[in-house]
Amino acid sequence: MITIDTSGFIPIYEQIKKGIKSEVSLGVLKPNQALPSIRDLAAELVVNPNTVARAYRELELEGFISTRKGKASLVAENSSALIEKEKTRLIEEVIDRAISEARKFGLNSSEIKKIVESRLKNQERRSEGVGK
Amino acid sequence: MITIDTSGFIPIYEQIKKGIKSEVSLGVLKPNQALPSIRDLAAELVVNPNTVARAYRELELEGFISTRKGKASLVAENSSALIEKEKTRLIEEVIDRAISEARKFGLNSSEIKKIVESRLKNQERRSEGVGK
Amino acid sequence: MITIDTSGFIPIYEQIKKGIKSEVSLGVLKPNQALPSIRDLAAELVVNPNTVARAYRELELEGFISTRKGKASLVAENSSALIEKEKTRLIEEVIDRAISEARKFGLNSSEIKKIVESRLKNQERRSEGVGK
Amino acid sequence: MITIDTSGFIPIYEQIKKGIKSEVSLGVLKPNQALPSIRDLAAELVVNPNTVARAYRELELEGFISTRKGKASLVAENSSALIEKEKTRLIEEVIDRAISEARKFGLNSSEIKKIVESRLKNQERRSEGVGK
DNA sequence: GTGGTCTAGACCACC
DNA sequence: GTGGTCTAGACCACA
Repeated sequence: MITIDTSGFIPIYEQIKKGIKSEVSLGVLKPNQALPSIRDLAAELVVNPNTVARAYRELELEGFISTRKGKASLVAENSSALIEKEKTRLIEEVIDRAISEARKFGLNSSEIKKIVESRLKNQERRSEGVGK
Repeated sequence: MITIDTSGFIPIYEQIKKGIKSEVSLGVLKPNQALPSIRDLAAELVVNPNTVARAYRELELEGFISTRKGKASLVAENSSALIEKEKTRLIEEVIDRAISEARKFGLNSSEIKKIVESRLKNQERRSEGVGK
Repeated sequence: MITIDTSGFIPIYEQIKKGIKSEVSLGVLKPNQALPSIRDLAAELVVNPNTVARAYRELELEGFISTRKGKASLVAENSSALIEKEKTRLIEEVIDRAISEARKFGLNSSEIKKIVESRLKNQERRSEGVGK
Repeated sequence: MITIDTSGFIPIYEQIKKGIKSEVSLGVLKPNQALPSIRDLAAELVVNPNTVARAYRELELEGFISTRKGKASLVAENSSALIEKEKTRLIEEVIDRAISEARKFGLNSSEIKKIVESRLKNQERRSEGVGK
């Protein structure tokens, strides 16, 4: 489910954190449900277990999951609520960043809208084609 | 002109590179025009000269500027053409990233479009308010 | 393997780059093989790690090696092909420079050929003598 | 007569020094003959006068030319002898460097000889074509 | 342990 | 004054 981009500057553990949050937000992971073990997820993402461990650790610090030694980590009871609050912020943040980036290159609002629409269509077409 | 975000994950030298490219793209910097000296720009951005030097060095390797010892760095003759090519790539990249981020949280195309439009308006209103 | 000439005008990082390229070209380093770590190579060459880091960074930008944080740098999959292209260019460049240098001092083609041959023999004799 | 390569790492003043030496060696400049003024040569080479001044200064230190304030610099009486000694050394040095460069990339003596011959022919053809 | 970024500060080559 | 190279050493991200 989670996809890792190793080429960029965004740390892998941040990408994992965001991935878990998005899965909770989507209902793929539900409160009190067990998360994949650190080893399993690390194997799946082809990533060092320490990296997954760090993502889990920080998610726990932020209250999204709870971990106990020797037992699987659980999605926190109130994680949905927490994430719902974060969700808007996260999305607006990334969209704001994209917009300001485009503006830096001199695009105005309507031009930005056009590109967004064309990229949205572009991606839809691609994902239909792949059929996944 | 260039603003540095020291909080994030994007290296300062990358932000400087992007800043210069956007200024060339906007026509603030024109081909054969002198760039600010490394020391000056470093002072302006409150950053170490080496960091600016790295940005300039990489911009030269990529062909956007030309530097000679003892002389100011110049925007390359063909930089506009080079950057025009990059511009589209850079903008689409950042917009694609924002879109995929939003999709991860379960938003569909029309929802994304709505948020984009609302953020665009939001920013317009703010910049009008500031009047700058 | 790599020898650094600190006396000349050629930057150390350039000498390191050329050294790595020649080792790939010779097959001492093979695609997907790990390069010596920055710190190790720096210690071996008695050079600052930053200098080696710069060489590695530029080699990566040029596509000869690939690096990931926390992992050793690897010789790129397609490095052999890339370097084969560079090899001819590099050698012709240095030979052209030597020839034009000799011509500046009034030597004609056959005189240059003679000197080249005598230097070639000279070196062979020396390397035989050393027996290494 | 002297050609300057601004792209490489070899300092311009070194190229000028070598150029003067080669002209003395070729007899273009003769002992006791006046050298071009710093300003004139600088203008001709499109180079900063300070750079030419440095070349002249070092040539004087090495005994190849003599300068007196307010008067043109002169080729030293014994410059030919001095340069004849240097000439062999300079040429062998640059040829040795080219050879060792080629060897680094795995070429053997006969391969190097072939490249040298082909480059020699290549240059002859080009200079005939240009007719200069 | 690895590589990546940044700072501070030195020295050089050139204008 | 300019940019270029190098060192020394800190801190971070990742394995």
